[in-house]
Amino acid sequence: MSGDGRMRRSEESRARILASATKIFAEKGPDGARIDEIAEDSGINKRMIYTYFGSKEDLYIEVLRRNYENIFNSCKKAFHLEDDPKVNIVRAIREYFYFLARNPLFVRLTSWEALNGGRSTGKVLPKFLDLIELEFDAILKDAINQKVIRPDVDIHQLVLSVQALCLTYFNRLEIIQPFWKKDMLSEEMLELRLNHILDLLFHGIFNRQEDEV
Amino acid sequence: MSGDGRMRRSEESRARILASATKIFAEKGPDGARIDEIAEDSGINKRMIYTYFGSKEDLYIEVLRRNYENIFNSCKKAFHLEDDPKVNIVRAIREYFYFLARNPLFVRLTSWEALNGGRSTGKVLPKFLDLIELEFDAILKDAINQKVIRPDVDIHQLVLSVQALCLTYFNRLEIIQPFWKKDMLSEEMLELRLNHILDLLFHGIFNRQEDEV
Amino acid sequence: MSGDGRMRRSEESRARILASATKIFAEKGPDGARIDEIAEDSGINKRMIYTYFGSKEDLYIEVLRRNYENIFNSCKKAFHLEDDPKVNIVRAIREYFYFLARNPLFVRLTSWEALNGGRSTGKVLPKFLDLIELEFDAILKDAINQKVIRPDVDIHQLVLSVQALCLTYFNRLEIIQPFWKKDMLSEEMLELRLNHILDLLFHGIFNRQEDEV
Amino acid sequence: MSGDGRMRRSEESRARILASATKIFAEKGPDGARIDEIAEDSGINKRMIYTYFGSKEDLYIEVLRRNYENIFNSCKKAFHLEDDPKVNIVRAIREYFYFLARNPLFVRLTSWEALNGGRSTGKVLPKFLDLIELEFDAILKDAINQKVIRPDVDIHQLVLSVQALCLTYFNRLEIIQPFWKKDMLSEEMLELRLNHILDLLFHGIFNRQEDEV
DNA sequence: AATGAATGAGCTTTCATTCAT
DNA sequence: AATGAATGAAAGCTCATTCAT
Repeated sequence: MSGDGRMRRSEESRARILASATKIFAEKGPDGARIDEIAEDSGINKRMIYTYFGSKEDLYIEVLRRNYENIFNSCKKAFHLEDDPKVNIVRAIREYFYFLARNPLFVRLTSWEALNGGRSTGKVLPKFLDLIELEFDAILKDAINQKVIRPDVDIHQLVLSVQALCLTYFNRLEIIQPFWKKDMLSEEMLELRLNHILDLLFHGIFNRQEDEV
Repeated sequence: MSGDGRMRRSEESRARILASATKIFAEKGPDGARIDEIAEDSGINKRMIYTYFGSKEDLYIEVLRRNYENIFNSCKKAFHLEDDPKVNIVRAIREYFYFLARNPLFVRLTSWEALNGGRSTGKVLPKFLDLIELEFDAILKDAINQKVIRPDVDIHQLVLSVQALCLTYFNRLEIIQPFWKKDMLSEEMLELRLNHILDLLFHGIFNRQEDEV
Repeated sequence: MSGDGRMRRSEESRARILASATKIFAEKGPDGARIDEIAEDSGINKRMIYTYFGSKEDLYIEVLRRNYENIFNSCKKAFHLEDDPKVNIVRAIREYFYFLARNPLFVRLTSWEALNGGRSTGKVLPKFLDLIELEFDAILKDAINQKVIRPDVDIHQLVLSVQALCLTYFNRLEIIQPFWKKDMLSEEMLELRLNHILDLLFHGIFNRQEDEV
Repeated sequence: MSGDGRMRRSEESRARILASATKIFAEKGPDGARIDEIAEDSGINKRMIYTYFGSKEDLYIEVLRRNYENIFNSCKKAFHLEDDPKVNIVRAIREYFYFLARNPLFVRLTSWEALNGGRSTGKVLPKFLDLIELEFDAILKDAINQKVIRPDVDIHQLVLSVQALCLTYFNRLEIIQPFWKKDMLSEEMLELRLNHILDLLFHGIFNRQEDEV
């Protein structure tokens, strides 16, 4: 037990650096972030960042890796096929939507990456990239096979649409919030958005009558 | 006419700077962009950028302003109410979608802004901000009034959803493209995406039978 | 003429930087030299060093290149074959010896390079490297052909020996000086050393009698 | 005997550090050498270097001291006056030449010192500095007294010349080697160089006939 | 005696900005 | 109006050195 003292401390330092780095990279992006700020925020000497992670770029990549791993682990538990495709879809989307709600840093990190053309993401984590997409894929395919979803729906497009409907809510949040009355992250509003998404997805917006004409 | 020579030349320089700045700010973002690169790309002396625009920040804001103005002018012509709300909606979305397709730089600029919390956008252009939202608003409200759209649909959410379904296609393009087979910007694929969006929006994804159960 | 003002100033800055860099690199070596010191010594902003020369390494290489060029130009004039090989040899060695005496910075630069295995020299100037050696080569070969020098003398070895006898005097100067009584760089002492070298080279140290036994 | 365990281990650590330090200081010079590299190379914790040697500078000085001591001990055995001054000189030079051949690290260390103006050498080891010079001195003086060497030869110059002829071969080795055909450190080539030196030293390069004219 | 973790000073390099012509 | 030269502040990164166990 005694020998662990140092190692645990080292691990703690790494963790503190990563936590601060995640926060600041998410906030300012890979270019806007400053190593000095990460050092100060984590309370750990700047030099150690280089000892542990090599360079700013490498630190950024490690931050990305960890975050993707987190989703991966979260999703593994969440997505599993059951009998009823409808239930599956609802649960998967709910899971995804609330994961984003709980992980705003992750949302921002992927957005910076999207703007940088997946520059860093691509380097280390091509496998994770479409993880969620793949899960959705499976679930939706199952739904089509069981004829719950119309067969003429393109799955690729649909997965992208689900992502869009969920992600954009959090992406544009800072911009839209001033124009909306209520706190967009409140339990009530989140549930409202999720229901809107599910409703739109399942039934569309047309009036049945109109639709039937 | 001779006096205009200078002015015209000066105007041309401003225009060249703005063109390069738009390109590079869109590409690298406000932090990643370098004044030197803009100067070199525009072929105009770095010093003139400061003469004309004052500072990097101010140049960036001017770039944003011009771009929003462009949309504004584009949209003024495009969005107009007609008798049939359905036709209205389809045309508005099509207009919006293809505007994004034609203006990838604008798409990226707004994305950087979104990540920066609209910090620069907000300063100078609060009026433009929700222009499109307002137009959609009007069109959709009209559709609700004419009972084409179900009355229980929340308009705010719906406008956001339409934006999401259109924007995300272009936002994630660089990341998704490698996984899709065809060129996502080809006429064919664009039309496919647009149809998917309209289909999803109007009818949802459920099978009618299933739906009716 | 008016347009030259700026260029001339720029050229002057480059020259001032190079002069300081030569001095400081010669003094401290490529590792010990500090860019700050070069900037301060030349009175030119540190930033300009990077504008003009790119990096510390590149500046160092440029310093080497210029110095080799200088010898090259000096030597072109000095070394030329005449009828009498003996006169040729004496003049060439005298020229070389006094060139070293006049260019202590060059002597040091080549010494740093020797210790670094010709690291930087090799990169850019393989052609200059053996310039002097080649000149000596020609002169000595001529002397052998004309039977002034014993035919069993190895030219490669001989050239190296001439270099050694001249160079070492300046290389070890700082170390030996305290132990010698007179200023080793005085005209008198230089001439003494040169005569010793020539004497040694031509006649060796043995007494004739002894030699003849 | 048990108490020695620690001390012996401690001595071994010191020795390992010194060995690595000698190697790396010789290779990179006092400025280029890195404490981290010495620690890694010796396999001993960086902290111990400070415990044992105080500072980088002090370690460097200690490295120098040990190396000079080594020569001192080597030379004590090698240089001893015999009856025949000629034999003495040849043996002394041979001894010195092969000592340099066997101790390339020492050659380099003294070269760094030469370039640094003997700054560290001078501090701690003024006594050793001219050890070899003194030995040569004695031997050569003896030769002059016994009229083996011409009386007009300046001993100081001569000692320097012997050093020059031997040292430069090893100093310039890395630079010249590419231009020579054979391995300059092979037994054959070493012997060739040594013979050249002795031959030059004793007889000079002139043809006897020519010489006598 | 030995070691992993930590640090502050200082180095090379970059950037937005201004000067002088 | 236009431009090459110059600059100070700050960024990323490295090094010799010390702390704490």
